[in-house]
Amino acid sequence: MRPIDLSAVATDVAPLLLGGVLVGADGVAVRLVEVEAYRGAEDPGSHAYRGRTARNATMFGPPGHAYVYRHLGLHHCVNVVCSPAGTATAVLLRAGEVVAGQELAWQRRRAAGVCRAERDLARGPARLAVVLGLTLAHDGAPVTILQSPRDRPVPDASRTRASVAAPDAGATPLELVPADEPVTIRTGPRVGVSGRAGTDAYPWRYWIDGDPHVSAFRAGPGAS
DNA sequence: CGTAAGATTTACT
DNA sequence: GTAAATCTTACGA
Repeated sequence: MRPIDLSAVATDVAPLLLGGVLVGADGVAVRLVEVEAYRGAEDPGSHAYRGRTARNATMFGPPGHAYVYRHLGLHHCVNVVCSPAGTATAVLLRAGEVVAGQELAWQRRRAAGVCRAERDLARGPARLAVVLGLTLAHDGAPVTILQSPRDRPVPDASRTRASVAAPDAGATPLELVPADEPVTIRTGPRVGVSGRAGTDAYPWRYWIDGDPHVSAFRAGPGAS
């Protein structure tokens, strides 16, 4: 299997990430089931559409890093930066299934609010960020693509006992293990994106067909 | 300089 | 179903 090239455009990278496993530094790992692509200057729905700001600077940097931003002052969302430096495309990680470090994932989700079902642990971009313990401190952290599923790290129980707060995470790197078997992919308009950028004209949401961990669709304002 | 609108989630009516 | 929480950016006065 050819390794994933993050210097490609986000719309090319996004489907390749589905079924892959994102591994955090403290033992929590999430199998990605839903992502969205954002294409910077070409995309009215992108944070980078109107150029570089303090918040989105990471997206303009080199590929293979995490762009983490805060939404509504409360929640964090995580992207994988794509395209060469200077071109700001990225893939938003919208939902996944926790496949390792469940105990720590549950602790973090309970600390952030109520969560009853296993299915909802990482169902939604802000929830996914919570279980992985990602905050603004991780903006710019490297994301490494492992070459083969054989390199998949064995879940290390001792590391799942890390503190819930993990304030000193800094630029702890993330690892992404590509899918080891094909998945059936569906596409459609992005969730919660307003105006034309949230319509079929921009079908840049990608998810694994039928997977229960995919989040619910919600049309953006004026995206009819 | 003030205001409005978000790549959301949770709690309450 | 609707509101609230609360920060960054864009835009109009």
